[in-house]
Amino acid sequence: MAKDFYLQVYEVACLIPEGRVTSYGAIARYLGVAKSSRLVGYAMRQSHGSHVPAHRVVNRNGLLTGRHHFNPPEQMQQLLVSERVSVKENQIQDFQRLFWDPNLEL
DNA sequence: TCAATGACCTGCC
DNA sequence: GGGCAGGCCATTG
Repeated sequence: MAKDFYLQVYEVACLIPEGRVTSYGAIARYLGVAKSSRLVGYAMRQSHGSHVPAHRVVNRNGLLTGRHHFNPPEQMQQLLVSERVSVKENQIQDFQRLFWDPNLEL
């Protein structure tokens, strides 16, 4: 069981500052499994049940690919907007500026 | 136990 | 510079 992996993902996701976003690849790289970026997304799906700010985690293009997994799907965008994060068409504006790299900040 | 899937990323054409 | 295909690892059926 790689539950530790999930916990690590939750930990990093929980460390994401408000008004900031990151990508699956960044988290995966921080955990040392850059090739398993998909697993991060997979873990995020499970993190839905926990109090993890999954809405701050998006793909490398700054696109809210997993918004459909929220309930309702608009919740993700709403949450980001509530944190002063500009979101247009499921796409984060100034993603590069709001990008939060755990390898860089931590 | 084996096989298929998945909120992705990197590399090559 | 843009588009396509492959790969990686854990979870679920």
